[in-house]
Amino acid sequence: MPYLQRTFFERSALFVAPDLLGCTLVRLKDGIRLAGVIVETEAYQGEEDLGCHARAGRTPRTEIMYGSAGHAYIYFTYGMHWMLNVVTEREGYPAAVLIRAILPQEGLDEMTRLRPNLARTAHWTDGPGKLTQALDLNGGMNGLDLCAPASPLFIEPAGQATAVAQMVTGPRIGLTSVPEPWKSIPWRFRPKI
DNA sequence: GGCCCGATACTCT
DNA sequence: GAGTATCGGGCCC
Repeated sequence: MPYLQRTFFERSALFVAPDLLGCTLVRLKDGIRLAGVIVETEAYQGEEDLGCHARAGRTPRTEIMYGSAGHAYIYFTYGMHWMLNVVTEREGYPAAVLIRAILPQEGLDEMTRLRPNLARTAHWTDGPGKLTQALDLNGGMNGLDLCAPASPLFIEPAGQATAVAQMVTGPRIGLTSVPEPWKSIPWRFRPKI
């Protein structure tokens, strides 16, 4: 099965984020497939979105978000965690979707090695900082093109799209000092259990 | 199961 | 220099 092409990502983050639910995030590491189904995303878009890093305008860090869709925006936060986002929208407009959680499917042995302190599979990748650890992603992969042939990181389409009725939305996590309406705007997406 | 708290370093002011 | 799109351990139910 092919992977998601650039046109998929060249849309509003508000469409891409829910559409990514059920898709499979794949990381090729030394020929091994580390993969999981995406089960939580958040949309960040525009300089007017005060929860988005681009609120400060173009800086060396946010430059990637202004670039072409389908590229990885991987940044460092809290002194120890890497976060994986996928750039969306047209070039010049800063927007991205944060991938917050996946369900591990393939490469479980390798993930065991990358997450040595956790015994239970479900908790290996149920947070944005956790899944980058489990997939061995870090700043070295910032700017990677997920739509390029033979990319070590890409996303496979969902067998079946998640219907709106089977989806839960809510405020984005961790925006403690962000003013309203951005703090509470329901741009976080999960499948209903 | 949940709450509290410290770790830790990068980005922009 | 302040703030941060978090995690995991310790503790208490």
